[in-house]
Formats: sequence, C-alpha cells, structure tokens
Amino acid sequence: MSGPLCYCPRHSFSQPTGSTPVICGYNCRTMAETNYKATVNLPKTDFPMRGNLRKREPERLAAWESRRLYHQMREAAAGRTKFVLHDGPPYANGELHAGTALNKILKDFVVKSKQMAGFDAPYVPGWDCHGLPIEYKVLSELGSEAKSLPQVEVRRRCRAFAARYVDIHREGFKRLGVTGEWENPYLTFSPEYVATIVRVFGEIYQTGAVNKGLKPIYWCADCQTALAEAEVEYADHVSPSIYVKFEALDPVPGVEGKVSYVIWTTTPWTLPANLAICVHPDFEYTAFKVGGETLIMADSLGPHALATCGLDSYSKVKSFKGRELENLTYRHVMFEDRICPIILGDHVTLEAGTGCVHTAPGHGQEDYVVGARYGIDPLSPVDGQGVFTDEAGKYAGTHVFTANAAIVADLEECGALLKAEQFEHSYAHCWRCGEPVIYRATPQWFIFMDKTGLRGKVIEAIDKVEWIPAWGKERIRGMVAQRPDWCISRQRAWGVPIPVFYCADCGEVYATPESFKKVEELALSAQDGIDRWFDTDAAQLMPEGAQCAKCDGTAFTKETDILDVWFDSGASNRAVCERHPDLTWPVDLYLEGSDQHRGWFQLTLIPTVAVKGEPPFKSVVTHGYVVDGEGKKMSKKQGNVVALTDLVNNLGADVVRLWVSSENYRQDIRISDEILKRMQDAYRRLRNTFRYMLGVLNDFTAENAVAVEDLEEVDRWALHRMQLLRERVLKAYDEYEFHTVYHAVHNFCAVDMSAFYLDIIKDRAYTFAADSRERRAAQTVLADILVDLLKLMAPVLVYTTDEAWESLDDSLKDADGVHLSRFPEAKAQHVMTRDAVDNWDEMLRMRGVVSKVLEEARRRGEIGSSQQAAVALTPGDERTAGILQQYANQLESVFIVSACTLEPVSEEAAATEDKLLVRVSQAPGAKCARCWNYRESVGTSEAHPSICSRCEAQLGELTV
RNA sequence: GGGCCCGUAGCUCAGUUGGUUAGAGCGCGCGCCUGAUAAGCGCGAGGUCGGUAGUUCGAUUCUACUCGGGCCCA
Repeated sequence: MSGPLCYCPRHSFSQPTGSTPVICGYNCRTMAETNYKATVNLPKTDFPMRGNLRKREPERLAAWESRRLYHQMREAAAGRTKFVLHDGPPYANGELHAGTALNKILKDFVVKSKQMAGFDAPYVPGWDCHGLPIEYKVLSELGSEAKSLPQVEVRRRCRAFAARYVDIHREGFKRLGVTGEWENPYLTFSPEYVATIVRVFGEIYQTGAVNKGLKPIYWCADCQTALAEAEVEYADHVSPSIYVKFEALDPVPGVEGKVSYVIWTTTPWTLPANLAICVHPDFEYTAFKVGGETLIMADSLGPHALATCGLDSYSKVKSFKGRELENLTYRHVMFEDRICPIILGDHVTLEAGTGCVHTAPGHGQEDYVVGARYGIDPLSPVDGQGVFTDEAGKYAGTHVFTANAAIVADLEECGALLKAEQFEHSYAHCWRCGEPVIYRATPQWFIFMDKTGLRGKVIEAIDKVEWIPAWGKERIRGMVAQRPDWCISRQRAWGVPIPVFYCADCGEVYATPESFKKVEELALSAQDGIDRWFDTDAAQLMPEGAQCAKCDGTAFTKETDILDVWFDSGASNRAVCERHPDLTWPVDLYLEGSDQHRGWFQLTLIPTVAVKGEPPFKSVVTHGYVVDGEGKKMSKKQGNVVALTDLVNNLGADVVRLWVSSENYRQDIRISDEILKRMQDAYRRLRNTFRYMLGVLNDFTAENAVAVEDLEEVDRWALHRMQLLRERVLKAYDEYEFHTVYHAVHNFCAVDMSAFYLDIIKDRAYTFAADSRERRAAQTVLADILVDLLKLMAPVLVYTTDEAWESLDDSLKDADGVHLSRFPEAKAQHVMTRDAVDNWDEMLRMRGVVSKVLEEARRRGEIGSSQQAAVALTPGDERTAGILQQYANQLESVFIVSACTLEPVSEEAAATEDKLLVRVSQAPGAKCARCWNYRESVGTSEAHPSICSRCEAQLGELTV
C-alpha cells in the first residue's frame, strides 16, 4: 500500500482505519502507544510561547487607549485613599535614553503597585518647557535670522519646539507601558501654569525674601546672561598663572624697608577689581628677605613659591600668625590711590599659591562673602559682553580675556610681577555655548536665604520629610545649609517674566498684589497671553492709577528679565498638585535621580516653604544613574548611551521594565548586552511559566474548583509557598524594593513551580481523568496561583500579565483586565501548619538527595528519565523514617520515579552525610504507553494490553 | 580638591547584633527528556566578599588608609 512512510505522531501521519498497531517506519514508537496520546490531557493554550513584544505591545497599548484604561483605573479607585506621586517634569528637549526609561518605569511601578494595593493613585505627567537649552537650540536653528526677530517671535518658536518634544517624549513614555493622564499633562508654558508662577512669585515677594541685589554671579559673556550653578560645567582650561607683589603701606611690625604681599592668581583680569588680600587667621606667615625687599607669604608655601619665581636665595626675617596682619593696608598695584586692607578668611588654604589670597568681591563668591564681612562692596568693572568699563581705567574697552596679556605685561613693566606662566586647570564653562564664564557682580533678583529666616525654615521642612535612602536627608540638608542666595533672574527671552515694574522717574520697584494679579490675568487671557508682557507698554499691564510709592511718579517701565527655569519646575506643586482635581497637596512622593537633591527637590522646597511653610511632599525616593557594564557613566563622547527606542524595539517594553525591576536602583544601575540578555532569559522563563499554567488550565473553570480540605498536601504546600511569596512581594512593593519583587517572583517560578510543583503534577494533570478530583485539585491550585502571580507581577510586566489575564477563563477573574484588579488578599486557609512545613522541607531535601543518586545512575547508563527508575530509601534516623512513612504513598510522585520502597533505619544510612541511603534500580514492569510510568500491571488488561491498571481505570472514567 | 554614596561568583541580587566548609537564581559545562519543545528536568564547575593595615580568640560584617566607580559641588 502507498502512504506515508511513518505512522507515528512524531513523524506526522494519518491513522489508517483498523486496530492493528502499526510500527513506525523510523522505528521510534509503536502505534499502540500513540493511540493513548489523545486520551492524555496535555496543556493547551493560545497564549504564545514567544512574546513578539515588538508587535504585540503596541496593539495592546492601542487597546488600552481606546478603552481609556487610565480613566477606568481612576473610576475603579474612586473614593479610596489617595496616593499621589508627583511627576518631576523632564526637560522638553533631547532624546530619551535608558536613564529616562528608568525614572519613568520606577514611577509606574509605584503608581501601579499603590493602585493595586488599594489606593487611588493618579499620575499626571508633566514637562519643563521654558529655558535656555530650548532657546539656544531655536536660536541656533535660526542662525543669523535670530537677531532680527522680535522676542515674541522667538518665544513662539520656542513654544513650538517644546511642544514637539513633548509629543516625542509622550509617545516614548506611553510605549513603555506607563499609565497616566497623557492627554492632559502639565506643561510649564501653559497659561494656567504661567499664571501660577506669577502668583507664586508675588507671594514670595510679599514675604520679603525676594529682592534685587548686586552679587557676583556666573556670567556667560557669549550668551550674555547670568547662569545658574546648574548651567555651569567644568572643563580643562589654560590660564595665565602669575605671582604679583602688592606693596605694604602700613608698616608690618618688626619688618624694615620695602615690604610686599605676594598673591597668586590665574585670573589676571580680576586684578583691577582687587579690593583686599585675604589671609588665614591661624596660618603661619613669614617675611622672606629677598635682595633689598621683603615678601610676605605663608610660611609653608613661601619657599616653593620663591623657587617658582626663580628666587633661590632668601632669608626668613620674621613670622607671625595671619590674624596679626588683619587690617594692615597695601597699595593697589594699578591704582595708586587705592588703599586696601588685609583681611581674614577661613577659606584660605595651603594647597597652592602663597597663602595671601587676591580678593575681588565683584568676581568671586568667597571673595564676596568675606568682603561683605568687612563692609567691602563688590566692584565689577566689566560689562555684559565681558568688556572692561571705565572703572577699569586704562583697560576700559578691552575684553577681559584679551586684557589678561596686557595686564601681565603692565605688571612686568612696573616690577610687580614675580612670575608668569601657563597653567592648565579645571575652569567653569557655559553649559550651552561651552565658552569659559566669568564671575561678575550685576543687579539680579534673588531669593535671599537668610533675610527672612528662609534657610532655617527649609531645613526644618527637610526634617519633616522621609528621605529614601535615608542618607538623602543629610545630603540635602548640607546643601541647603551651604547654598548661596538663589539668583532667579535671567536675561533671556524664553521664560516667565519677572512681573515687576520700575518707576520711570526714581527707579523704585512697583510690585503690589494688584499688579501681580493683573499679570496673572494677562497670562490666563490667551494661550500665549504672557507674550503680551514682551510687546506691550508697561502702562497697559498695570493697575489703573498706579503711582510710585516713593516719588508719586505715574510713568513706569517693566522688568525685562525672566525667571530661572528652576523657578518654574519648583512651582509645580503649586501649579499642579494644588489645583488638579485628582491630586493632593502635599503629595505622598517625589521620585527622581539623586542629582535632584540639589535640583528639583531643593528648588521646590525654597519657594514653597517660603510661602506655605511646609514641604509639598511627605517622602522622597531617589535613584542612581544608569551606567554601562563597567560602571562608567554614559556620555555621548564615550558612545555608550543606550537609546530608549533601541531598547524598546530590540527587547520590548516588558523586558526593559523587567530590567528596571531587577536592579537595586538606590545604587547606580548597570546596563550591558549581557545584562539585557539575562533579562530576556528571565522574561522567557516567566512568560513560559504563565503559559504552562494557562495550558494546564485550558479546561478549568471556577466551578471545577476543589475545596482546600480535599487537596493533596503537596497542593497545600504550593498554596503555602504562594502565601509566603505574596507576603514578601507586597512588603517589597510597600518599601519600594522592586528588585526583591523580581528576585522573589523569578525564584518562585523557576524553583517552586517549574522545577518542582509543575513537574510533579504532570502525572496527575495529564493522565488522570479530566474531571477527577486529583486533576481538578492541581488545577485549582494552579488557577489560584496564576491569578495571584499575574496580579503580583502586573506593575512590572504590564503588557504580558494583561495578555495572560485575557487568556484566563472569565470565571477565574475578578476584574476586566489585570490593571483594574487589586493585589491578592492574604488567604489564611492556605497557610500550612508549622509541622507540615517542616515535613515538606525535609521531603524537598530528600528529593535533592534522590536526584543526585538518580543522576549517578543516569551517568552509568542505567536509566534515562527518572520514571525508568525504582528507588529504595533507607533513612538514617527516626525523624526521617517517620516522614517517609507518613508520605509513603506520595513518594513516587514527588520524586517522579516509577517505584519507591522504604527500608528500616540502618547504621549504614546513619553514616551517610545526608542521613539517607538511596539505591536505584531499573523500575520493574513495562513502560505504560499512556502515563510512561513503569508498571507491572502493564499487559494484564486484555482491552488495553499496553497500559497500566491505573490508566485503564482513568480511561474508564473518561468514557463515562 | 570638598561633601555624599557604591564595590559579595561571568550577570542580577541575599547575607540577620562580627561566629562553623559565604548563599540564591540566571548564565556556563555535562547529561536526560521529547506529552511546556526556538521549551522542560537533573548534576557540576565558578568567589583570597575591590586592596592593604589594624581592633578582636575570630572580620564579608568594625576602624584607618588605599584603588576603582557614581552623584553633587569647587
């Protein structure tokens, strides 16, 4: 006859009619066995083994969007206690990378886990949309055209630029599976937000903490703006390094003749602004006699400095403490009539220089502080372009960096220069244009930290907040204690104007509740209402009949500076949390990278505490940075930046999320090909575990469930383990220890389930009659565990758990989508007694011993699968013997062997390390064609000669 | 240069008030199964706990220094 070569299932065939078993053409199996395969209840599911996440995740995301999942979550949680995580606004610029993903995914873990833990956990994302980086990019794109454009037009382009990036970012974040109010995020350029900024500024103004001041600030002469500390980057720079003599005017006690103080500086251009020389009160200073003159320097630095200057022969004339020099005077090297004092300061160090520090309060923060103590006002003879003003005398009109050379030459000529050389050091540069910046005293708006006791109030507020990890509190407290006043003005176009006016006659500031209100209304008047500030006369922006309080003037000009962007984001709690109907003030949590101790956390606290006196958050969680596989930071320069789109396209969002969950984010978080490969492996393991459970449950509904008391004890064991897992995982979520969630769940799936429980129930699930108590018992357990497992992992594997949830029979589910469900409740009836737990610990230990011995037999070629084995167990002590006795009828299934016999306790067994002697032999009887166990009953049935009696019985039930 | 933080097997993590041969999962190697099959099971090999020096009867755990790395600041 013709037909397929083989008739066995492995080689695919169609069964010919007739009952005679047909031998497989490849001699692999007989037809007699294959007949029974159809009677075995094999797992079956539509849930695919492979995730194909790249294709399936976007489909699921679209489905969530169309059903408005986020809003369904809100409805499901209506009336519950709120848990509000306030989103720190990312800057609407730049590409998304692994770090951005980390932050957003961690936030989603928090929001989803709190929601499932029984809170109402809304999430309103936002973006920081103003500021120099965007303005800079827009101006760069415009090129030379930029200068001719009115400010309002520049603002329009900036707004469009920011909006474009908001869209790009939003799509990226949504794709990660982050759920939130994406269609209505908060944007710092929105009318409502800007109006709040104006209002908040007014409120702080009225506390007296905001005012103008003349202070040295970072200034970029290229961008012509003040820079915040955050806008300054340090890079190597070559500067002149010079030693300069300043001739003492007051006689120095005990030193005769011409005496000079020697200073060292790397910024010769700041010498015209020199107003003092600072020494350390406690350091030892020495007068060094060099030829006909005497030079004063720190004792320990003098010899080295003299050597540098090529002055090898000197003698020490006299030494004194720095404090003895206080208020002695010297003559300025460039300005004959400028007589300046020696002053004291603790910031002087002995690491470099001469110990006599050139002090120009207009050009340095420390200089300013120490000068202020002596009543020395800052002098800053440099304009916005970095060019000397008339106050700089002969250098007027020269750019400061150009002037360096001239100054050095002049010093040389007048004999004040001891040495000049080139010096490479780390120097401040503008973060945008990359040019070196200068310190320059200009009139700026400040939030003063001490004028109203604000610093103390902020520190008090810090103490009320829970900082996670705990060291964050000390860190931010130290920063606030040290930080200078906050310069909040910027001379740029893209931002919120500082809403104050000046009297045109006397220059007095005009800022009243009414005028702030008027600007607030302006902001709200249209989408770009605040733009009118820039192209409207002051008079139209002010209250009717405004009059200067000082001179009664009625003509006004408006402030042209805008606010530091940090002021925008610092006000988000006021603009968003305080106003959004779903949110609260204060909120429960801020969650950002640890750099935000100086950034958003601090710059939120300052304006908020100034007005409200309380912190806007109850707790703050910080995470580390994403670094590469070697622990090195990511940078474009090194080319080790991981783009978010690459991650999502290559791995799928759930694998990226699993990676985030697996790492301890309180430290730096590594990413590498190997790490991601491991994550894919782990993902597959979890996915397959879900899939297998779904497969076994294919014919199971809630109606088939078996009561707990009718379960096998090993079933109870599985439920018990699930309870422990549940407890552990929920605790971990509660403590934001997501990596514990990952490790606990993965371990549970791999060890408790896959390697043990799922393996040993196969016999029952496959070969017992479909509706038998034994099989239904196993299914009952699997259904229970799977449902809970999916819930526990839902915050992490948002797509996969929802997909698996869909494959569950409706009768097993308590919500329309896993994300609308709650975390499982504790099930007291699933917890086993202490004794039973101990027994099963021992059973599992013995199982390990048995499998070792089985492996030896396998290596000897005596068995292949463990079902080919029969084992004889000899316990080494009474306890073990007792347990074996107690579970005698379960040993075969637990060890997955065909036969297991027990011997009495023996000396020999007691002598073994495991207190258990295992003897392996080939199982007696023949292999049952149906259950694959070796049974002596095989062949005894006439109707079914190739199967065992148990299978025959199950078949009987099957046909009933 | 200063402040804060981190450093346990190839990877990700556990390691309780310092106390016997430092654990897990993954990966790797070897084998089994072929009724979870681009799956599943078993066994095995991997660590001088970054380094050095102290305190101690005893240190991965405490101290100091040091190396490497990160964030922030100068």
